[in-house]
Amino acid sequence: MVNEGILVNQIDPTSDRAVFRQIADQLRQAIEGGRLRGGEKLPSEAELMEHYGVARMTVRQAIQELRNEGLAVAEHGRGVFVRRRPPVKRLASDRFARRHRKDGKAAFLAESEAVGAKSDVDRILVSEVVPSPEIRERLRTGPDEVVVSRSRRYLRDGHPVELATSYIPVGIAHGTKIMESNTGPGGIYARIEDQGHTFERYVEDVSTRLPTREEAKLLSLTSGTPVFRLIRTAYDLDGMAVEVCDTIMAGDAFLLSYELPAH
Amino acid sequence: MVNEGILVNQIDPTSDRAVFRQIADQLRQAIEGGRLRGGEKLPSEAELMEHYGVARMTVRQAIQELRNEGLAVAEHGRGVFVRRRPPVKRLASDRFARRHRKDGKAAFLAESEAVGAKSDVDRILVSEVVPSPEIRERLRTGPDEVVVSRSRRYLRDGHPVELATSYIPVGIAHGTKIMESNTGPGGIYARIEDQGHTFERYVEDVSTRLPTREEAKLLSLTSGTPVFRLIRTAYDLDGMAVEVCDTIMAGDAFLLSYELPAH
DNA sequence: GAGTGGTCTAGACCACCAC
DNA sequence: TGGTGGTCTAGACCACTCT
Repeated sequence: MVNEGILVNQIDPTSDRAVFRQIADQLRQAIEGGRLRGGEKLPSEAELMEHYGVARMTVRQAIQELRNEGLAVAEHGRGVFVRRRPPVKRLASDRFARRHRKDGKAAFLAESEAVGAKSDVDRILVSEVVPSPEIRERLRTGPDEVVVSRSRRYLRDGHPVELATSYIPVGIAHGTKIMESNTGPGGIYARIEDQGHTFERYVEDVSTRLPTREEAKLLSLTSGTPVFRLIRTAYDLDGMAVEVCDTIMAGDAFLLSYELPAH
Repeated sequence: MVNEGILVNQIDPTSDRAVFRQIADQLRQAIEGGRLRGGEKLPSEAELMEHYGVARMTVRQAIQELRNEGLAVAEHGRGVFVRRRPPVKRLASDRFARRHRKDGKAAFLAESEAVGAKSDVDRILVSEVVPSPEIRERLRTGPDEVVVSRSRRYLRDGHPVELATSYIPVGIAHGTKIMESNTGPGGIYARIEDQGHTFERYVEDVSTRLPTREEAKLLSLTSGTPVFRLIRTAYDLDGMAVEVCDTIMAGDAFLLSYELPAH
């Protein structure tokens, strides 16, 4: 037997509001009011049918609504639970500052360690591709020009949180460790600087959307978690775009922080 | 009769993949492959039942999946349509630069005009409140300290795209037009500068999530559209936080662009 | 009025989980 | 083994849109 005390009211069948929405409303109030906390189990479908005197499909619609809103997560054979909010990680706008490369760490690893999280990289894939128009316009490459593509997945404490693909002109990447899985101390940014390109500025374009099915799978996202798409373009002192990085980040795992001068 | 030619394959009932997912897969492929374009009508439920030989609830589940993914939008009595992607607006990181205030325009209005969109503000509400901890830690106010709150909704070409609430210490706002609906030329930022506070820098904290029901309603968001939450803190030359602005932006209507020096 | 999606019922069988 | 959610059927009545 479970906590049905959270359901105080009955349904008003004469209301304009659909029965399944009224049930969803009550459950939502229980969650938002703190009577049901993250990780706690909602009443089972059978209990809700009994309590409200409705058919199973009706209570399932109510639960589906909460799942769509990202408030609840179903686990087959166990029950439906109030979603836990994972701790978000704050990414400061100086995360690519050169000093963070001094001790030989790539940006993601350095940031993660700063907050005491263990980080890993997997699914590293290096190839040569003709990039999409979105990337091409930023790299300023020709319509059929091939560039080096490095994709990888980042994990924090064992959980995947970010997919990233870097695009680097072949003239910079060829003959360097950028073409290898292990790029050496400081990551690809250090290798680009080795080639005589000093970074001057970065431009980050941030958008948000729901993940594709593939992204959801690779990031283990539960339904209702949006992603950030962040496209970063790195420019050197000559104003040349030396790298474009296309990133998909789990929306519930990051907070992006930017500092802007008022000039 | 409608375009059923998009549905080439039949269902494999022996597959591990649920029938409704297989139907969703085919519709999704038609959309992503461009055979069904934005605004076009999907086959009706009756047609899908007939075509696949399944019950109505099964085709409804398939359509529900596409709606959850944000690919399709249902219109009662008309049909289900491939979602149109609204044009996104790029917000440059210099959007609060002082020169944009010189001609008397507030930031949002100036940006919108730059891309030829007509903009409006409504639902302006000025009050005094004790802010939430999130706001308080940024404004550095005491636990019971009251601040001035200004909330409003921004519209672009008649469509709501952004909800914003500014919090300003009473010492700055009292006795100024910040307390009135119409804050005068240049908006509240110009009024804060009138009070002798020169802006030095801003910090923007960006997160993403699905909207609450209230936000979805005020922004006319269809299911499957996430929002940006952007909390901007404005600091003056003395390092004092003079305003915190808590913003909810329709995720399909904005692209945030930030420029970071490599220092 | 014909066609559309929205809501709801009352069943069925299955797969997964914990005990 | 019993309880859970996942899938599916075959109906019903309703509200909305278009003509």
